[in-house]
Amino acid sequence: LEEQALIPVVPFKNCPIRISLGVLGKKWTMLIIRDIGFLKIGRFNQILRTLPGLTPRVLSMRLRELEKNGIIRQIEVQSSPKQVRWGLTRKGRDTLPILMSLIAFGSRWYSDFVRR
Amino acid sequence: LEEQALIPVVPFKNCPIRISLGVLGKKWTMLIIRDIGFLKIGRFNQILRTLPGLTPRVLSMRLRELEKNGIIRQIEVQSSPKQVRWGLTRKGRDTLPILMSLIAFGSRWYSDFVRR
DNA sequence: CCGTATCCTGGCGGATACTG
DNA sequence: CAGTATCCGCCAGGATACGG
Repeated sequence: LEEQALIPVVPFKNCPIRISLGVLGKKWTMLIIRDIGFLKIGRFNQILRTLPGLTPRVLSMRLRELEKNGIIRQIEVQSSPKQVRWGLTRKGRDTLPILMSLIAFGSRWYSDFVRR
Repeated sequence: LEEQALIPVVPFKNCPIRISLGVLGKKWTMLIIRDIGFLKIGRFNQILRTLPGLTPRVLSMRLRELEKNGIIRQIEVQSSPKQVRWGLTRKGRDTLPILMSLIAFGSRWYSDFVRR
């Protein structure tokens, strides 16, 4: 009996992993969620400062995507001076286990390089 | 007292999330690990078949990267006919919680679109 | 402070053919 | 079957400037 016969080989177009990565898999996205969700860093320029290499253009795009996907929302808005703070939604909080497992893996196998 | 004063703002160059994503964050990588680790689909053309859109070139590149990073290894090799099977290493098995959390998130929030 | 508008380029990855 | 070799298009994302 063939081993692979035990596993129905279907194209997993709608695999939950693939779908999750469609939202979360883009460059910078997870790190932005880390800032907003973990570190409670929710201001635009603050996020920019904690993520060297990230440009305002890309941050703006990611925030819009995450907002549209219901993962973050503006929890504090005021004008003059314009002030915004981003926070996680209920759905956004459900991404934290993903970050946790990434931290666990990285800390375990790359402890030499991990500063925090 | 400023809120952000409570959080030391440092550039997280060596954040474990960033490091983990450096290895696992590339396109197709997580799905390849899903095949090898979860579904026990460890043959080259089999992986190709389960992941529509993935080309042999990219699969080859990803396998080399994962092998170099100690996440997968060849667990079965023979020639004539050439036969290879890929499997997870100890380190590779430690990535499964990441996949689990991606599945949990996707299944919960995109149940309509998730077929399996 | 919080973004958007413009411009531009490098390299990721898709297509295809080929080999042991 | 399990890959490698070549070629190439394209767009994600970086640089920079600007505006409310």
